[in-house]
Amino acid sequence: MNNTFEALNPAKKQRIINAALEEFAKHSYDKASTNSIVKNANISKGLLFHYFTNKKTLYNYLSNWSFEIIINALDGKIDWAEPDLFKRLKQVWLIKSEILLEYPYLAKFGETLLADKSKVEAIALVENYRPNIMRDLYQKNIDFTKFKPDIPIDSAMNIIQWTLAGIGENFKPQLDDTNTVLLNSIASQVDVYLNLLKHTFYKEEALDD
Amino acid sequence: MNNTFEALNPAKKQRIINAALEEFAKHSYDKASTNSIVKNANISKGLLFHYFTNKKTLYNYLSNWSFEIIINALDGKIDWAEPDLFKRLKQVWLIKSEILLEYPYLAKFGETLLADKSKVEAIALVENYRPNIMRDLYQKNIDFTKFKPDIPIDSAMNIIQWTLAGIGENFKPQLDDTNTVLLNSIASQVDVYLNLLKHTFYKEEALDD
Amino acid sequence: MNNTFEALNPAKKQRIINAALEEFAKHSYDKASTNSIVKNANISKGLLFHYFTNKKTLYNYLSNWSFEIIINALDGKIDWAEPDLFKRLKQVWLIKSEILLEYPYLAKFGETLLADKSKVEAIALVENYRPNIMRDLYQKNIDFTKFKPDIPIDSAMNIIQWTLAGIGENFKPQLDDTNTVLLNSIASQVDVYLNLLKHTFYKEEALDD
Amino acid sequence: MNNTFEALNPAKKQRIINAALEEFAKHSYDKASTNSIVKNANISKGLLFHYFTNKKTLYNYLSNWSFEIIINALDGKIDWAEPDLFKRLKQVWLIKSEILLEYPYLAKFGETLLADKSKVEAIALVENYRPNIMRDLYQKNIDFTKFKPDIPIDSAMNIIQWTLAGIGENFKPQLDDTNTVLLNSIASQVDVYLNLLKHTFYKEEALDD
DNA sequence: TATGAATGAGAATTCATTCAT
DNA sequence: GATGAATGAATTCTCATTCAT
Repeated sequence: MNNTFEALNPAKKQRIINAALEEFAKHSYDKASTNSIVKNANISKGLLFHYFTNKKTLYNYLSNWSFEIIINALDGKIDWAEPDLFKRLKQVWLIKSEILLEYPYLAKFGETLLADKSKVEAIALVENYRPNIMRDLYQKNIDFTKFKPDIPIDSAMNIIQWTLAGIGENFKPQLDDTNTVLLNSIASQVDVYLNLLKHTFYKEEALDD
Repeated sequence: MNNTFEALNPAKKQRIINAALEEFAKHSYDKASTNSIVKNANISKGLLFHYFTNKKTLYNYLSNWSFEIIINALDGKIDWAEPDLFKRLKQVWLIKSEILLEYPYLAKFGETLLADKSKVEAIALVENYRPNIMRDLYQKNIDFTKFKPDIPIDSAMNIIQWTLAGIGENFKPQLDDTNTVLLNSIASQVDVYLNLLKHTFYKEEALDD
Repeated sequence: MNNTFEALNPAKKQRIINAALEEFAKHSYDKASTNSIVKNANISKGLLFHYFTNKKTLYNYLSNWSFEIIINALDGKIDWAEPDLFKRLKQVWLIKSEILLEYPYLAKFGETLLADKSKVEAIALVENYRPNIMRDLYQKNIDFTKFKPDIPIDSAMNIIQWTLAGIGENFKPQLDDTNTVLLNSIASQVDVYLNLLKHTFYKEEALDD
Repeated sequence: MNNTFEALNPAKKQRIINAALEEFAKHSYDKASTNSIVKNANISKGLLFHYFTNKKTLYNYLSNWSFEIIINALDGKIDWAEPDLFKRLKQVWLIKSEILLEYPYLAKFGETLLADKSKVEAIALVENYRPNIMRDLYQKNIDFTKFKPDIPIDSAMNIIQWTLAGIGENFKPQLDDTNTVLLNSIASQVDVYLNLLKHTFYKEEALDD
């Protein structure tokens, strides 16, 4: 890949990224058309391949770019001093929602990263990021003494994560019309479930609401 | 789609289904080749399109067929008299495991149903099945009085489902070597989580172990 | 390669071979366009690749086909009883000329076999043919006792071959308008040189003209 | 073509020539990449096309340059006083060998001049040079009275040339490892054939060895 | 029923050449 | 003189689908 792409006029760079993100979000990797991308980005065919050697390189670039966006947003906005797991989780969820509103295709694109079989490399790349950021997000400065002593923390954490993922999965079909109304209704669901889980996993005296 | 396919000589019918199932399991919808299917099924190109108007129709047919297989297996083997939710859940899980061992490509095919974007129709179709069978599986004759009175049953049920789904997701990368050893280790995980959830959701006196 | 090509309607088969032969004769392998071939053969793009998996396979097929044509012509028309080397050589030359008149692009195509760098495999294939037929052409039943005893036969044979090749090379620029007039003038040149070589290499008493 | 190229800083000029020569030697004209040339010459894309209007012009320039190199070497080193044709021929061969050792890509490039079809112009250009230098090389001050009176000099000369060309052709496959060992074995072959031809073409009394 | 030859739009990628700076 | 981003026509090859037999 030609790294002069980074030095490109930001508007044009953004146009190319958006066009590619949208195409990969709307179609599977194999069906995504570089022709459509250049048409929507309003650049020539040759230029796309001048910057990105081939389709996979472009795809991998987008993967990295997406994770940078997400990680930077989280890193900058998380209140790392907050020791309550459920408050932390809510924060993470809110930040993700904001990103989703700004880059609607990012969410869909992110899903393809995990869904499509021809992208083992990209996924591997993703896996390298996840542990670092994820571990911090749900562990750094978290006060785990709030949990009932007989609850295995690891299992409980998994259940919480799977539950949040499940809520997202439930709303996926409506994701096309990403808007604040939808996000609000998801948010209330998130509150309901986090609250339920908190009550089942936390000690009596750790419940402050 | 030409419904004469159903009237076909069963051996040939099975040959076609197996060939198609394997191809769609091994490749994404777009990459799956009708050429490979006809070659493996040992039929002519024209015949495939005589039975199934086009690729999508064939794919949808396989979706239906897969669900029939699963539903029939569940219907026939479930002990509908068992009132304990967690025992019922374990039963369901065990039956699914058996099917998985019998039709290895079925599981992989099922995943593509949800993973691939060009199959919105197929997914919609799946969604139509789920409520009926799912509601029965986890509700018919189940004794919900075992739950603590302050636990909202619906939310708890979702958490349980998402947790089981999460365990499956965790083991997906190893799914290639589907075998009894792997299934046993998944089974013990399932036991751990079901037990944890039972203890958090059930009343004290409903815990019999 | 799909061997149904051989079973094809001969007129169509010939149309495809001629179109491909002409394209490869007129341009180097890399520049030869499969697009042009299908246009001239009046077939669809897909069909060419239905018969020949890819460009190289088509090229290799043409190589084989060309050698079959030449070898069959030689095999059928050579008078293997003729013991005089120079008469045999003249025979070979005449037969080649006939083929050249029938398939003008064959000669040019043959040259590309040796000229183009990207065709190592094709050349290797050619090399496998040459020894057998060539050895026979210039050795089978030939009376080498006619040579002066102090002349090393191997070297003399090489000189003769290189001389015939040289004559051909000299006339190559005019090869475009392959016609009997040109062939006649080449023929007289061939006579001149073969005669000269005969007089220098043969014993006095073996010269019968 | 922009003749300011000649006025260029010699080191840079040489860098460009070497890069182009190597590229054209390693790949057929069509496959030779102007990108590779500018990269190896360490100049910009635009500059190459500033000096040489297009790829063909560059190629033609290299053709001329190559012949200048060869002709200058011959002109400067030939002993024009030597009247024996075969000694002269051996001299020419030795000089060419020296050049070959100095510019390994020159030999390969020279071959492409004759091999590739898209270069008719270049070849024509070559043909214009050959008569002048060739006639001198093999005729200037040569004592043709040494030939047997019944031998047609022109034909004999052609046979000698074609024989030398044939020897070269024979060794071409090994040309990659151009080294003195290989050159020595070619040299002995050249001696064998020149000696044989001398004995067949020269009068008895002209043989001095 | 059954065949498989035939289609042709569309895919990703290449590369000599141009031109504003 | 010198740059290298930008072009776009041309390349080989794929594959679901059709249709005459």
